Order: sequence, then structure tokens, then C-alpha cells
Amino acid sequence: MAKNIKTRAQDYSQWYLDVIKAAQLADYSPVKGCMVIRPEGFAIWEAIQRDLDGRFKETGHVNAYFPLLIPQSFLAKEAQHVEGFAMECALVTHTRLEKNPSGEGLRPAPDSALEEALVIRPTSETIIGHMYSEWIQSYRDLPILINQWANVMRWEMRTRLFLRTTEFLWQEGHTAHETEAEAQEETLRMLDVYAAFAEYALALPVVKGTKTESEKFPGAVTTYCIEAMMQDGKALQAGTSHNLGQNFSKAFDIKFLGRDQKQDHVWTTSWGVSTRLIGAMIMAHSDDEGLIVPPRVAPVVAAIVPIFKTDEEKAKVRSFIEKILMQLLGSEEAAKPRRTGEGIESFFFDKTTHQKIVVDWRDARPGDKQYHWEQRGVPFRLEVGPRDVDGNVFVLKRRLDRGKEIVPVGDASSTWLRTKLEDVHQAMLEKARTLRDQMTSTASTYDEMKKILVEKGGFVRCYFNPSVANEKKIKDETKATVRCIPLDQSGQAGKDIFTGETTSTEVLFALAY
RNA sequence: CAGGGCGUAGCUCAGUUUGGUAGAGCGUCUGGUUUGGGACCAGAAGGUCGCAAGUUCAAAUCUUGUCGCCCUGACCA
Repeated sequence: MAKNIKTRAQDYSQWYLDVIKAAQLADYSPVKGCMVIRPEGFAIWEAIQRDLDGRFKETGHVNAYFPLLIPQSFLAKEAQHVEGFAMECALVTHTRLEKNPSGEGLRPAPDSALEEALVIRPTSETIIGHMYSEWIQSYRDLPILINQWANVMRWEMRTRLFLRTTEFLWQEGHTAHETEAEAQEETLRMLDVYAAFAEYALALPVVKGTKTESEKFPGAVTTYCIEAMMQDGKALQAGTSHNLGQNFSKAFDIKFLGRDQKQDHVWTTSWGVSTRLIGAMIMAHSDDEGLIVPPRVAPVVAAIVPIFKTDEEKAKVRSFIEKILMQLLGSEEAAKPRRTGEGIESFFFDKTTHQKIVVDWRDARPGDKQYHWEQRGVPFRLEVGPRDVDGNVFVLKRRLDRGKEIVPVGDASSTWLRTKLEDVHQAMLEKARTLRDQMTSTASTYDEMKKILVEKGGFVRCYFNPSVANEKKIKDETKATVRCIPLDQSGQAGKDIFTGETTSTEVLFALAY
């Protein structure tokens, strides 16, 4: 058993932090609430970016970049928006430091105070809205379909690695359309992109739905979301897509001349996912031994661990491994190992995804190496020792179920490994689906729901006609919130769990991250 | 912001109740034996006990102040 990781049963929260630490995904920064994303973690983010970015471009979007700093006054232009974000904005107020009169340390130079403070973006609707108002004149300029990969800052009271940090990385898509219907179509299209991506890349099944009035994005007409279920029975919002209506176009005066020769405000959307996805991935899949990375975003798909005692054995094992590499990678790639640290050789298994196979030649004991790659969640380990060379086989160890099998060396090929990775992906998706389904209950009374929330957790599906007041009462009593109104509705009527009145709206309640 | 915990070697922590030479394990370095799931033996290096003030012959330990971090909650992607 892993000696540096608490078990999920012992302390789920500590387990989560231990897994991140053991896999070296992230570290705390000297600034409270901020996170250093280490190479192992960032490589996963890059894989997420690569896949998603392709999907954005596939659906006609282009990337651009808008600045970090936003005039403070911009935030105030949309009433709901300022309400939602004012409490967590970091401000830039000076442009220069100078020596303290006391001689010790520095202070903001008083004469460098900005006339208007600048907000470090918590999200970019305002500045992008401002630019769109300059760029859009006519229906011929529409739609505008822009995405940006950026960092944002929200001064949250309490932070948690990947799930909620003061600064985080994300992508935010911002589109402007001629008609309400087009904007709605775009909002749903991107929700679908997110849901498909979550399943395809992260093996994360999600529930698509809309947010209630009290949970929606400040400034949105409708917020759609994908909700995922974690192993401890808590829900996690994994992505959002907002139909912003004309709220921002009116606030920022984004007008165009329509086909009817009349001025009208554009219809906008925005949508985003963040590094929180890495948190979702960890909590959905990993086990008490550490991280488990879904194959399609795994920076390293297989680690080869040589086993030898003497120099002769090492030479023998090495040439055998070279043979395996030739079969897995082709002769060209197998001939150019890259050094990635003390004694670790790396090769591209897939040049388009930058996924690697590594050979761990470090001067360490085999057991240490096994734990090393296991805790980093690498899908497969290939163990190659003198006995295997003699038998013309190698030992394949699966991270997901920690099982192993003896593989005849002739079987190894690029296709063979791809199939293996695909199997793991399917198994992970299936496992996560089973968990989600098993953690989804239905309740017909409030008492029943409370019982489920306390004893089992997970999603509770029930009839409920959302209202800000009643949601608050339920939250105060149970800590549970309406995660979403699933798009998938039965259409039948039932008794509202809270008021007893008849309603046809079914919702999912859950405790959430 | 409230509640709880913590700050001592690179890391994890003991020592603080009852003041008296700065400790352990892990890691690191040296040598040797080892190596198919976290090795063993021998030796060595390594600390302004978060910071500041106070009490005292004497402070990691007591007092006051202060800074910071983690966990739980309110707030939120």
C-alpha cells in the first residue's frame, strides 16, 4: 500500500491532496491560494487543451487574446455581473514601487496611483464586449466566434488545489450572433462539445442540464452546465455554457445594422472549462495507490522498467527493450531517445498528441520505480528482466486494476498498445458511469432526500420547481444545492419535493464542490 | 471572516504540560553488500526552533504581539 497517501475511506480530502503531491501535479505557491502547476500536471492540461482546441476549431471558432487588465468601470456596466464578481476582484492601483521612507522594504509610490483602478479579469465578458462593440457594425460581421486560453483571478475565500484556486487557467469562448436562436444553438453546441470531450478525453460521464436562477452565471439569461459525480458522492461542475441574451450587448452597446435595415443588439454567449477538470479527473478515477490518468490525456502512456543485476544482464535487457521499442515505435523513433531527467529516456508514442513512452534506467530499485510510475497514474508499465528475455516475453502491468499479464514479445506493436489503451479508456468510462448511476437516487419526499444525502450522498433526482427562496431553505438545512435541471426530462408531472405542489420539473440535488 | 490545527534539519514530525548541551525517521553524501513491489550494514554532513519584544542566571519550551500555512464552514468554476 502507498505509504505517502491516506486512503479515501480515512480522509477523502487529504487523499485528494496526497494524490496530487505524490504525482507531483502541483505545489503550493508562496502566495496563499495560488498554485504552481508542475510539469506532470501541466502536461495533462496541455493534453486537455490540445483536444478541446481541436473541437473548438472544428466548430468554426478561432483563438485570440484579450488583456489581463480591465478598467474597473467595465465591471459595473452589467448589473448582475458586478453583483456576482465584485466581491472577488483583485485590483491594480499603482504602477510603481519605491523605497519605504523608513528604509525597510518597498511601498507603492503615492504619485503612481492610477486614476482608475484596473481589475485583474475574473472573466472577460466586459472587455470582450467592449471590443465587440467596436468590431461589429453589420449583420455581415456576424457571427463572431472567438475563444481565448487565459488565466483569470477570483479572490475566493477558500481554495483547493485545481478545484478552486485564486488564479486559474481556463478557456473562455465568447460569441456574438445575429439572432436569439443562433445564440441558443451555439450555447447548446458548446455544451455538447464539453460533454463529448469529457467522455472522450477524461472518461468522465456528465449530466447536461441548466442551472437554476440562484446558480446561474451573473449576467446570463440561461446557464447550461455539465455536472460530474466524484467518488465521495459529491458533485462537481465540470463546465458551463451561457446564453447571455442581449444583457452584455446592451451594457456594452454592441449594435449592428440588421438585414431589416434596423439597429439591433447582438446576442452573445460565453462558455468555459478550467484546470478544475484536472481535479475532476483525479477525484473521479484515482485510487488509494495514487493517480490514475485516462489514457487519452496521459502524458506518458507506458513506462518500461528494466530489471537487472549485472552489467551483462543490463546489456541483455537493454537490447531486448530496444527490440520492444522498435516494435512499438518504429525504427526511426526508437533510435532517438530523449533524456528527461536522471536516467529516464523518453520517446514519442504519438507525435500528434505528444504522448510518450519512457524507459526508466535510473539507478534505483525496481520496486521504487514501480511505485514511481504507479503514483503518477501511467496506464501501463512494462517490466523487462533477464527471465523475460530468456522467455521472449515481458510483463505488462495495468495501472487501472493493478493486474498483470505475460505478453509474448512478438505481440508488441503500436496497434497492440493503442488497443490496450483504448480498452483502459472504455473500462474507466464504464467504471465512472457505474459509479454515477449507482450514486444517483430518486426521492419522492423531502425526508427521503435528506436521508439519502446523509447516508449515501450522490445525486438525488426529484420533482422540484426551483425558486431562489426554497433552494436557499433546502441548502441551509441540507447543504445540498440543485446541481442542474437535467435536459433529459421525463415530461411527467409529480409532487414538488418541498412544496408538495404539482410540477413537471425534475432536478438533481447534491452536495457539491 | 469564524472555528480547528500547525510553524523545530531538504521532507514528515517528536520535544513545549514541568525552562537547563537541538532530537528521530525519511532523504542526501561516502564505502560495502544488494536489486522481479518502497533494501541492508557502517560512517558523515545538515537547524538563527516563523518573526519581534518581554520574563529569567538560563527560553524551542513561559508571556505579549505579529506574520504565514493547512483543514472545516460561509462565498464560488
